[in-house]
Amino acid sequence: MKKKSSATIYDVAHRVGVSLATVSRVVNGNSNVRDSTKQKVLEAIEELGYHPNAVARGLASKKTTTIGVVMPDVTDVYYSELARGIDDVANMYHYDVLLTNTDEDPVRETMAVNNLASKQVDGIIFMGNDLEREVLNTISSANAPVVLAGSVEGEGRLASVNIDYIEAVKEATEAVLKNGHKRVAIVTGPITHAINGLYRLAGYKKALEANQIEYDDTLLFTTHQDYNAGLQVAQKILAAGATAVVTYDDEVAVGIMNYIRDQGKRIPEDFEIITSNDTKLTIMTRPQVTSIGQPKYDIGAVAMRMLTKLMNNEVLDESQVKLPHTLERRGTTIN
Amino acid sequence: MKKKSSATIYDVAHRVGVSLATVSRVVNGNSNVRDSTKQKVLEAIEELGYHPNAVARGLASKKTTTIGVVMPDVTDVYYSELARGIDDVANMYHYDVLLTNTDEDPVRETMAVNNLASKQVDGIIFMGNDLEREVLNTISSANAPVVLAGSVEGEGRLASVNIDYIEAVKEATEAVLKNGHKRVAIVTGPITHAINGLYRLAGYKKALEANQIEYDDTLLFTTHQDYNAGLQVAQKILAAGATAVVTYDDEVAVGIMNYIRDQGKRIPEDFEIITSNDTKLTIMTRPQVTSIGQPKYDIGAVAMRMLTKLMNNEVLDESQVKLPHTLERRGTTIN
DNA sequence: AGACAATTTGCAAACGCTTACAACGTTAAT
DNA sequence: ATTAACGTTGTAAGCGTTTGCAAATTGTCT
Repeated sequence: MKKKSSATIYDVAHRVGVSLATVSRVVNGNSNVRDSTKQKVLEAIEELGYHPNAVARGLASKKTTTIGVVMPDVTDVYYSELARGIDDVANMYHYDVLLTNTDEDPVRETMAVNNLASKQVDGIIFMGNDLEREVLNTISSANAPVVLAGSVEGEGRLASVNIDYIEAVKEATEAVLKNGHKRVAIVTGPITHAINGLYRLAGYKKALEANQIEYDDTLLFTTHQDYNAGLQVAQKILAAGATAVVTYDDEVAVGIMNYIRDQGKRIPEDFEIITSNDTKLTIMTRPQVTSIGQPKYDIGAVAMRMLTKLMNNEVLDESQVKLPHTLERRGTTIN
Repeated sequence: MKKKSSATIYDVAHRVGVSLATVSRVVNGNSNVRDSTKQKVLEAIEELGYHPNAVARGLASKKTTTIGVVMPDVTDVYYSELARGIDDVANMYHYDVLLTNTDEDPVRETMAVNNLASKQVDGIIFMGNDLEREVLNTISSANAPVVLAGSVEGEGRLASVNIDYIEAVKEATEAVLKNGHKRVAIVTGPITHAINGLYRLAGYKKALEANQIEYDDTLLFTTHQDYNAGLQVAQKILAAGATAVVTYDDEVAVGIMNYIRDQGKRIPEDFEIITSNDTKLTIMTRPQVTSIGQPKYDIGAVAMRMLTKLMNNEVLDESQVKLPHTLERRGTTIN
């Protein structure tokens, strides 16, 4: 069984004694083909083991049935769940997914988008906190519809799917404020980043304001997004005299929790924690971590569904979608 | 700024006053172009914002610089780390990655491979425990080189990258046997699955044998791959009188651990646990979970590197690669 | 039976690029 | 000067499809 280059549409046509056009029509489910010839073509396809060449098809039709997904890191549970939602819906509509990791590096994001454009993807889903000017330009110059998932962009020119981060963080903060804490720390990502920075802080401040507590920037902490960062920042949080914390990342939350318990404090009695991403991790620790509940899979799924409409030139009922969030009360808060 | 369909190679050629061939040559870094004309072409490309159309290129050259990755689930940390290794190396060699989730369903695996073949990918990396006959046939009929990552196939006809699972489980089992346990339970995936079933059990039996302990199948448990499954199986494990367990999945291990601690038993004093995938999770729990250490990222990276060679028609020094594993002793075992 | 409409089919031009091969212009050696 | 040899550029034939349009076939209605 040598590397026999596979049968082409021509082989099929020749075998049946019809033209390329006819074969193409049956392959594409076009109705204008007599049933009897359709059968013959189908048989020949079967016998020859013919599989349409998607590349040639793409050239001729200018559609690749492929979309591009640009994301920070597949390894990050938060994003991989979005990705799964995207992939499932994409498959449902017979699209394939070209995946790129960027580690939120604007340079790589720009390259990724350009690359996807040159691969002629029919659409792009973009994930990542921040959306730099240059990336944005590249995106809009790419000749394909784009939907942001779990990402925002100030001017609202791009379709997007998110939750109401500000409101969610506000609620989370208030949940803990209600328990009488006066010094609640907030842990965010780089403060310039829209979602993990600005929005978090805004929500936090709103909660303080609603409860007549003055904002104190010694309670604001910025970290990387991993467990060790949590371990490290925990110390500072304690030093700042906080008795509760609202954090943006689950791993960080767990790091904080473990550190604090190691200091002999009890959670939630002595210290309360609320995190934001509600990944599996939050239910696997003891105590389980209270978290804002995000419909992660759905964010991806809805974004992809919107993209299919865009690729189909349909208009969106709503282009800036905000999905509902919840508060999953678990063991790191007193309810 | 309308949807101006982008410049083609023809536009560039026309602008400079050279032929398509020449432009193509400079785009592809072909040396046989006089420096002066090369400069002019480059300028025109810049001015026109020309980006080669990868689809057309693919048709003409029969290379798409795209590989396919077939995996069970992006959401699974174990696989997503392999995927990251693959992606990084792929980028390094300028390949894009077409990603497909299969949930280990043979039907979807077969479809995925066929689909990738029709998209003319230059190569495929396949992940998944079991490799059914039909999937295997599809794979070998696909006209592209294939490398298995974290997957085995009996006859060794396909290149693959793994660790020595049997040996790893044997060592893990012995690590616990050394502490005097007489009844060590083993938790696997579906027993017919090569890696998570057969190999695990084989390693376990080898360890028993080496320690003159008779195999007792009431100590063998099969579960799904998630936290709740761990919670549930833990009860049975205790009922079977086991005092230690070797498990194949980290979430399951954590489930078992939490259940057992809730029963008032101390870990590791009263009960020891060793798991196999060494995901981040294992260090985020208290106690941290002892695990076989697997170079997950590297498995993916090496697989991808091998694939580049295959796609380049180079021969592999070694086609069945086994990467070294370790034993990460942590808090769920007495060391 | 004839005319016309409707249904099926085929033709051939794209799609945007790569790549043998041929053609050209230069240079260098004789 | 002549010619071989080389470096540079152009020509044109694909690559495997889709698709608008024309042609052919079939069916329908007088």
